[in-house]
Amino acid sequence: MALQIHQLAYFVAVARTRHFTRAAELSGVSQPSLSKQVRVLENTLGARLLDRERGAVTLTAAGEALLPLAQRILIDVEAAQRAVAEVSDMRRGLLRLGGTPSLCAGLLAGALARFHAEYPGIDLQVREGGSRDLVAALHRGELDLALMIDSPQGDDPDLHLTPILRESLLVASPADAPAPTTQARMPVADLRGRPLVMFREGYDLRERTRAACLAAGFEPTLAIEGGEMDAVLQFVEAGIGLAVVPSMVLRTRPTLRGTPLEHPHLERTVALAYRREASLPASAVAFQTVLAVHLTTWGADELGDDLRLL
Amino acid sequence: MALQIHQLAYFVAVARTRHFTRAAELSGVSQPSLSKQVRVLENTLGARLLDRERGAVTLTAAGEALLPLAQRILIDVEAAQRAVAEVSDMRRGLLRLGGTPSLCAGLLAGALARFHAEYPGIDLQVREGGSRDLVAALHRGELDLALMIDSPQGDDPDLHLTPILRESLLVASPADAPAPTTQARMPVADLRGRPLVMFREGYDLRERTRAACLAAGFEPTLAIEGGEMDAVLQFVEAGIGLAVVPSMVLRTRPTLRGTPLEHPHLERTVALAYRREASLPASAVAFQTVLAVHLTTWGADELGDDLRLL
DNA sequence: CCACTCGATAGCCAACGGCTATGAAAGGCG
DNA sequence: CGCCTTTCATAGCCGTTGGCTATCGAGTGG
Repeated sequence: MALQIHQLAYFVAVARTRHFTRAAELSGVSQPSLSKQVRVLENTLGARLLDRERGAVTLTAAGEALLPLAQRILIDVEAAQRAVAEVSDMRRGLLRLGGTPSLCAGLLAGALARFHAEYPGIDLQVREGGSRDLVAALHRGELDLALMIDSPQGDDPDLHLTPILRESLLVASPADAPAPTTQARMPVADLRGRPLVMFREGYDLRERTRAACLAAGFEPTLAIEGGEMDAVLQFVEAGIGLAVVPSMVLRTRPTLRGTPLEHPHLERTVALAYRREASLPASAVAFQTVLAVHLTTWGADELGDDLRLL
Repeated sequence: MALQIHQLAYFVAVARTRHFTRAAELSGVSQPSLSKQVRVLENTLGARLLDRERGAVTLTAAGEALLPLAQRILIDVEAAQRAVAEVSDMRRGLLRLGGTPSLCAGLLAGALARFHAEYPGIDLQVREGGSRDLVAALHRGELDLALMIDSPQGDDPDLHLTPILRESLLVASPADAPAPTTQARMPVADLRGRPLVMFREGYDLRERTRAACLAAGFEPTLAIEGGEMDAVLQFVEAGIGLAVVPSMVLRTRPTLRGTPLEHPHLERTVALAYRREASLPASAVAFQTVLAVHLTTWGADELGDDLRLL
């Protein structure tokens, strides 16, 4: 027969109380049950563990050898139950999120702050990267959840994408300079010949902007290229050129003006992605809820045509 | 329901193989049994541990949390069984022996050497002390076994004494000097006025010698007192005086002569003692056997009237 | 000497772990 | 396109076992 945890527990109870009857009530079973199980344990191990002298229960050498290990096992069993419980109800855990640079700065920051406030025991890991990087990381199981741009052609069967919001791409220009066009919306064709501040390789925005210009029949004119989001906006503010950026990054920048494009109107859809096969950790599920709440309050003050929740 | 060791084992097997069927044959049970037990474990812990995707079994966050603890528990369970087995068959263990100084030097040394050769894994602790000390130590459970002098009046009901051998007390004198008496045996009365080298307080021999002299009607004359066995024998060898010593200590001392006493003939009985209530460790039982063997070979060359096995 | 304490024993029952047989769903392949 | 294979889940059965109550037996103390 195999050794059982409750047998170890009974043995430890007897070792502590030096008393079968008290050990039994301590363990919440009847004295004969406990006695029998201790006997079974002794038979299993092939050694007497206790000396049952009338009124003087003592450990044998074998019992002395077993006691510390038995105690450690019982402690570990309890620790195992506690560990699983903590992970389940999110007193502990790990949430690994990915996001494109623009989304990390704009959306994730606030959502993560909320999440951390609500679930302080969950470790947070954020990975910033292009959508292609994020997809690969999701596949390798390195991320639980990723905020990315939902490109129409990218329908990966292994990934589940939930559209979160749709936003316009705007032309950014300094707020203290004249608008780049006299109309409310700027035709893409009017970008011809205008110096543009362009993102580095890897940004979806770079490809979107270039593709739009090419579709309008011209190659964009670049003032500077290779910057990250923050640098690009600084350059625009300095008057070096215009930039095509998602509306959300202009939310907190009063020094920049955003002018919607038209012919065609450029948009992007932000989506939450996760691997279909792996079950989402509870923390990832909770994050989606937190994110949804965050979105409603976040977008509330500027929910024009340029940013629509889905 | 309570968590069970075999459930942890099944879970670990699945975690390692990422495969229920293979985990089942690895564990030596049928696949349905293993599946059921893993489910039961999940219910017990209140959390899913595994994602069962067709051909891709993976751990959930809770499973990841449980795995290292489960492995540790299984390792400890095995260690516990091994530890008890090792103690039982004396690959490991502890033997705490006590002995009077004369017995430690004369008898124990050889017996312990034999014992250690036969059971190298057993740790040995020796405590040297007077019989009263040894009895107290046995009572407190600090000793498993003690070699002591069996005094006729000391019949402690808690202790079991097995007489081992009986030996005469001899008068020791330098071998290169004339014998202390012209006869083969020396009457106790003849010790009157002869300078004696006397043991320190605590030796039974001190009391025995003094009592014998008083019984013969005189107070012994002390040349030196307070010595341990070895010092006493050195003093005798230097011609400072005579000493009454057990025959066994003269076995390995060709420079000393031993003369039996008479009127009365003084003897002492060496006994092996252990606490009656506590079961003897296997090592203590084995030691008795080793000691018995040792005695037959040890006393073989000098088994005269002065040393008789019992 | 009787009452009490305390562990062992006996006998019973419900629960449970294991088994075989079978189902169900997802690929793989002719 | 449908069949076969793989793989885990389900169903139903059975022997074992852990737990219970009742009782014994031995040692203790008033």
